Amino acid sequence: MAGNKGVSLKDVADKAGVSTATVSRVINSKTVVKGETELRVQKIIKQLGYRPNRVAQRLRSTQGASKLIGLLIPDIQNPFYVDIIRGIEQYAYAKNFAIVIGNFSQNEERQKFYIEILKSESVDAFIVAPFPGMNEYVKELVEDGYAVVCIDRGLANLDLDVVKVDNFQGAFDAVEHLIKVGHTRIGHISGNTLIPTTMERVAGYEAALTKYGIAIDKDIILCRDSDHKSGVELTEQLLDLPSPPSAIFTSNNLLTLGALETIHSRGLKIPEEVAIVGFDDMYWSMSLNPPLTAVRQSGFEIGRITIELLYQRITDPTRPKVSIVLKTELMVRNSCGHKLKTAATNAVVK
Amino acid sequence: MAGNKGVSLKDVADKAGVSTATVSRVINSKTVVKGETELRVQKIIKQLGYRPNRVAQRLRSTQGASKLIGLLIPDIQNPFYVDIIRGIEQYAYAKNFAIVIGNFSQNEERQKFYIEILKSESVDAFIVAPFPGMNEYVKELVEDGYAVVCIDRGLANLDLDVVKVDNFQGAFDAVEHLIKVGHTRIGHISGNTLIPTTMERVAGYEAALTKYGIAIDKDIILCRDSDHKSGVELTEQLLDLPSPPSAIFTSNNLLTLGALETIHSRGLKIPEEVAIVGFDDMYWSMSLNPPLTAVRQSGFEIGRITIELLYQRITDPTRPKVSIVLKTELMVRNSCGHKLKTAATNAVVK
DNA sequence: CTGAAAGCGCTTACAG
DNA sequence: CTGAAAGCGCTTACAG
Repeated sequence: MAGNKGVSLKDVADKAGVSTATVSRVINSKTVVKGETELRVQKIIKQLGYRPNRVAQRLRSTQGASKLIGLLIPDIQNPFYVDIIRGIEQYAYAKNFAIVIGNFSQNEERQKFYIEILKSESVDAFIVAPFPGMNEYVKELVEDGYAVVCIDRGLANLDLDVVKVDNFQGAFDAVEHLIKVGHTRIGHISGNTLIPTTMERVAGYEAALTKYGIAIDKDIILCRDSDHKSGVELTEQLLDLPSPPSAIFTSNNLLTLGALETIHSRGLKIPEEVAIVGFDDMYWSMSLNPPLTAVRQSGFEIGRITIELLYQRITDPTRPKVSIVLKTELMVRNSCGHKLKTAATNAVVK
Repeated sequence: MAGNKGVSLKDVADKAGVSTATVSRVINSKTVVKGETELRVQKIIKQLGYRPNRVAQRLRSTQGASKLIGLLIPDIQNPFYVDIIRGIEQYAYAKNFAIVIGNFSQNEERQKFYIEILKSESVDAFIVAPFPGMNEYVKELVEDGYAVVCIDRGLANLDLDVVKVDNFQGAFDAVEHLIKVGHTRIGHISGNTLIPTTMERVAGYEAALTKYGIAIDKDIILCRDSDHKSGVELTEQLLDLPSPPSAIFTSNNLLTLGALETIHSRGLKIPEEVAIVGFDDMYWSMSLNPPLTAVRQSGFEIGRITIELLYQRITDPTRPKVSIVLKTELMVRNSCGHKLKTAATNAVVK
């Protein structure tokens, strides 16, 4: 069982007294090999601890048989993407895919850089949460014959497999909850407005306000980047307003954590002085101060489905593109208050 | 600038009117090429948007020139490891290394599985946070000629490059802080006792107690796994004791988050009813309830140094092995209380 | 300084 | 059902 560095197809072939072609055939079992021969070869493979060299396999077959998937992740510090990675990983290896991750830190240049890197690594599929401006790059990927699945968001004018979440509804639910609990002046902090996810959540936010007859005030809708720093700073802006909101809906977990930091550093009480509900649940949400009410989306499930779609795409490149939209779930905890709970709720409803 | 799938060394050579050997030489610039020729080739490379196929490069040269690093991470859900990955990634690409990550979820079998996978991907270096029982595997890696650097912990009886943190001192500081603030009955929750990191932290904990004349009570030192679930359950055990501790020192961030969950779900006040200090700081620690006092170790810095060591190891395989030990920093926030603050502290000191 | 040629470890038509 | 041979895209002695 020593290191198998050096055990090659040829070693197995020699020892089994067959050609390398035959050994290759029993391994890939696409062609029929005589039972007797197959058993003998299989035995030798075990005995020698032989493992195919995937690099050589990849160099040889450009037919998607290499089973290497490039994964373009916007931000590995975001636990939501970590969940996606975990889901992808788990199901990928079950299908004998290997994964190589490129974490581009929400930087468009770096995303392009990684695409080049991964190409030169001869991946034959890409999983990508595309950034604005990636349209032509992703398009090219598809034209070049790569299997592509988008996660978290698609790309305008491009027909692609995408697996995402119902951002509109998730945002709507969050804001509706805030309203039912008595808030009417609700601020919103979100990410890059060129990312569809951002705009869907903004739309859900606005729809909820509209449904309850609350006017939309653009001054308390602040969009920038989906990171901790923006969460801190945009919350400061919101709270510095002459007429600050009594509640904030944050559009992702990093923004939420940043918002909490600002609120706490100002010594404001949640939810009494300012309420908060965030998109993205975290497994430690209940240990935050206070336990956070949040919109849960399952990254793990997104990962699972992504691999399924990719597998289908590779085996049947003609399958029509699909868009899978998962439901979200509002996890109600204590960061929004409950001023008007049940009965009183009606007072607010128009 | 269309997809360069298909542009090969030979294409460049043909267009430049030279041999592929020459093109290869200007790319790798190990041998001298005539200035004039070099410029012409370089121009064509740009023009064609040529990028070497790393798979072919890797297949060809078994000399560590392939620059692919396998990264074995115990748990990608742990933000500490995410920081390490970020550090590694950032510096690796600067040195033109590519990284492939295997997340083994603290599972020994899966770690072995990934080693095999990564071997068959022809990585020429490994970065590994070894699990107990990995001794012979890692030893084999070194014998097989892979460059290896251990992170977070080394391996008994193996002389390896390792970059870690002063776990003993970090734990000592945390517990000493608890003592100075008035606690004398301090519980400890930690991970797998076969992992050196665990034992170093336990030792630091015990040394602090001993220094202040507090007897060590094995009943309140609970070790299992370094995950959220263990944090929840071991904290329950601790609190169910006839004489529960007034403070808990948790040995890593997942345990801390689990402990907080238990404490909160029982409605206990921190730090009044039970104080807590954790190993591993998180960027949202101040937004926890209450803001968490924690031992900070810089994963990012560990990552940076790891790449540096790996680079040295590859360029000079004979360099003596080193062990880099980084300092930790106690971030004092509000989870330990301040009963006896400054002056009173002396009352406790023996 | 540069080219012809071998070979890294596989897979896959092409014969038989 | 199986083998001989070509070739994936590179790098590197070996000559010149």
